[in-house]
Amino acid sequence: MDEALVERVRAVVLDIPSGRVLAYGDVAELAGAPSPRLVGRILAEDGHDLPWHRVLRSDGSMATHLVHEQLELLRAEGVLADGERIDMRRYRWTEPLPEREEPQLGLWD
DNA sequence: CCGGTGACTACTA
DNA sequence: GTAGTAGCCACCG
Repeated sequence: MDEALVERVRAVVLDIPSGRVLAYGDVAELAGAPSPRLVGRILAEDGHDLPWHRVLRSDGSMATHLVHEQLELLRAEGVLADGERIDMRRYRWTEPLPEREEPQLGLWD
């Protein structure tokens, strides 16, 4: 594996704030990975000490062998699931957002 | 070299 | 909404 890439992916995942999530494709883009599949592979091998649960599929679903644990970890951060799916429009972390604040959190349920 | 297999996605129907 | 398909990339047999 490309160790430099592994470190970039790990850095991106570490940057995801608690209570927000990213898709594998997002992480791939931010870390310069050639394919989202690589991100999944990297997390499987070197993601044990990362907040890996904040990374999921672009449609808000997740890998079958992880779904239960992942949902529980996310729930502990306030990321609530609709069944076994996360509402990506609501929880997806799009950018560092240095200035812009989230406009009134609870207004649109 | 080839085909199968994943912690994946985007497009089409 | 769901299902099928093609593209994706590293690994393994």
